[in-house]
Amino acid sequence: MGLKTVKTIADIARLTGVSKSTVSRALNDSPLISEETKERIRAVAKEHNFQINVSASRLSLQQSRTIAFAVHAQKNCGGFSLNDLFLLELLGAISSTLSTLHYDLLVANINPHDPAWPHEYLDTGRVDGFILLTSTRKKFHIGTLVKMKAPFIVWGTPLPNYSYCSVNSDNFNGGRLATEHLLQKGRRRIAFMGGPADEGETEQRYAGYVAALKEAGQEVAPTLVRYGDWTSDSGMERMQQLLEASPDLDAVFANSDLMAAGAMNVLHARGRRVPQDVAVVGYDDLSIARVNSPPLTTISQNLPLVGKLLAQNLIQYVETGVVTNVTIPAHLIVRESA
Amino acid sequence: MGLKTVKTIADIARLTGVSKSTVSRALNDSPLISEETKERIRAVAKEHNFQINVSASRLSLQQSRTIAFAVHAQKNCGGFSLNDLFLLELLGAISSTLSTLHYDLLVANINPHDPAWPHEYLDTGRVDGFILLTSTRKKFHIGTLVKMKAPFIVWGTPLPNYSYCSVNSDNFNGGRLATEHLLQKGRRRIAFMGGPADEGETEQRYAGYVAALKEAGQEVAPTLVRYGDWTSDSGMERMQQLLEASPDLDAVFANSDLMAAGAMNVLHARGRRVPQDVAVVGYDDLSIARVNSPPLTTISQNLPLVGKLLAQNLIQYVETGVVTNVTIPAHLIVRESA
DNA sequence: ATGGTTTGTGCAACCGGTTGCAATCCTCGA
DNA sequence: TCGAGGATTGCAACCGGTTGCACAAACCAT
Repeated sequence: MGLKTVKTIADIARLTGVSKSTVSRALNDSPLISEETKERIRAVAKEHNFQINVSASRLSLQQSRTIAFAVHAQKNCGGFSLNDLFLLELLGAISSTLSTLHYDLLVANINPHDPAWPHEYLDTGRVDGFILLTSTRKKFHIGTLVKMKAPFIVWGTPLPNYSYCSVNSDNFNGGRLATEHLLQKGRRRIAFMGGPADEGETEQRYAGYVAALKEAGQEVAPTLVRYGDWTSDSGMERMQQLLEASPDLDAVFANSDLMAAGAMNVLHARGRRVPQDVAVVGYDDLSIARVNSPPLTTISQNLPLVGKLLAQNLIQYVETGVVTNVTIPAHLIVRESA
Repeated sequence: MGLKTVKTIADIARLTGVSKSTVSRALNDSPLISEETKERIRAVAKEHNFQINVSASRLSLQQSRTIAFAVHAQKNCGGFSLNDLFLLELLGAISSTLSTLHYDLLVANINPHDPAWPHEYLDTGRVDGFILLTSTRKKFHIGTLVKMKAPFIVWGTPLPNYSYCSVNSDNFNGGRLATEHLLQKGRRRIAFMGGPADEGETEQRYAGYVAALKEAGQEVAPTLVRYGDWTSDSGMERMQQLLEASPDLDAVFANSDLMAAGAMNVLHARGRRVPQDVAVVGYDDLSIARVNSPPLTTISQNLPLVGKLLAQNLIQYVETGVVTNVTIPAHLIVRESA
């Protein structure tokens, strides 16, 4: 006990009276080695609680068994991207899935304006692939990654004309579910508070919103539609604009929980009760949704599943080259805000 | 352009007409090499945008230049620890500080009940040290880490009788600032909603609460004190208990923003207005604090600074063995809830 | 001209696993 | 009794940097 003198497979080999190769094979459960020799070697290894040196192993194997989660710092002192909570919840699922698959998770702090960032991770052998959700300059990054044949997977609607792995949620249905729920609650002046207008997610949710309205025989009113950038600040601004443009609105479908929270803040400040006067539906089902006042009705994207798929499918691609594009269902979570 | 054929320092050596050693030294800016040779080698390296193989380098150097951020999955499907948001905000700062120092950040998903987890990261040469904020079984982990002489730093009040690096916030002052603010607002029935009663943070904040009340000539009422576990759920439960025990309370000092959010929820549900009827002060200044309704008055711990110090001081310890214990100031952020 | 420094570079071993190929031992059938 | 073929294991090269030490060239003073 104490300082270990047994550190390498050569030590184990000496103790067991076999060669390095045999130890290496035994620990990797190679069929070449007899069961009884394996047992003996494993026993000695356990006894000295031997841990393999991953640097050496990675060098030999020419792979890192490490995945990078790409994030980019924001202007405001070392923070994360605007996704914040969203990102964290995903990170948890990704992390545990990867560890199940014996991969490590690296947090890669990238500079979104430097197209060469993947080199620093890939060419150095640090990681075997990337997971990204970066909404900032998404197309740009995807383009460069495809060009340099880097293995990666992205959260979000896949871009046309590119082939790469992705995990996407059923945004059209999400938009429809939210809108249908509001209609069913008797709302007739339902505002759409979208994410950035040019992002696929926003477009699809808007399409779902429109479809639900049409089905209910309603018109789409331009004064009830505004686009923001997912943040609570933009939620506040858009809510003010919506109230000015349409003082009679009785519901809001916000494209993110953060925007919904901002919107509710403004509504409270203006003396509108939620949900009595204005019903609010969010999107994402972040952990804060339950904590809002009132608790937020929202569209759940099953983040644990998303994280798991991101990890699994990326690794599948790294190891076999299979490109997957999956779409996961959206669910309505009814709480008190609508 | 395209497939790189220049991958190793041996390739660079060949192209430059020197030996591997010279290339290695040149790229590491060794004083042994003449300035002009360095220039030539660097030029060739840039031209072929050569990237060093970190596995090989780490194997040779016997160090990983990687730090593990220890987190543990929760019962609920792949989630993170209860700190959630808190953790994320810290992570951003840690990540960018580490990358400045040329260290990588690994997310280590640990099993809080397995005392051997550090071996898997340390003895394998995966990482050079750990950062932990784990409140779950903190003493246990710290004990085992100290015992195995693992390099680590922890967020929180250092345990007595152990020597290790830590970054702590001025909880006493935080507790006092919060309480003084409420007193100054004319509140006289101020409840204390603490974290777990046996944690240093909670004790110190409580001491600050008591000190402020004493200075104001007030008594400490046991019916106004309850302890939870930092989560919003516990915030809701404790709030209910407090309202039952002391229906006349006019303020709550919650030890976390999450608890404060839960408390506000209950207050709204019971028809108490915040801040008119009951003022609420939180703790942490998470990004959600601004988004709450009403925006939460809280104690800020300057998380970016905390993250930076955690990273810097751990590396300093790893490289030089210097043990630091720093305390950072607490600030009151006044918003609308109190 | 000669011996002692610097200064700059190369050789080769080493970090700790992995793996193609050769070598050894057994078993079994003819 | 002898060789073919299968089961095990060892040898040695290799992955790609790093570094102690030897060595050669240039510089200096005597």
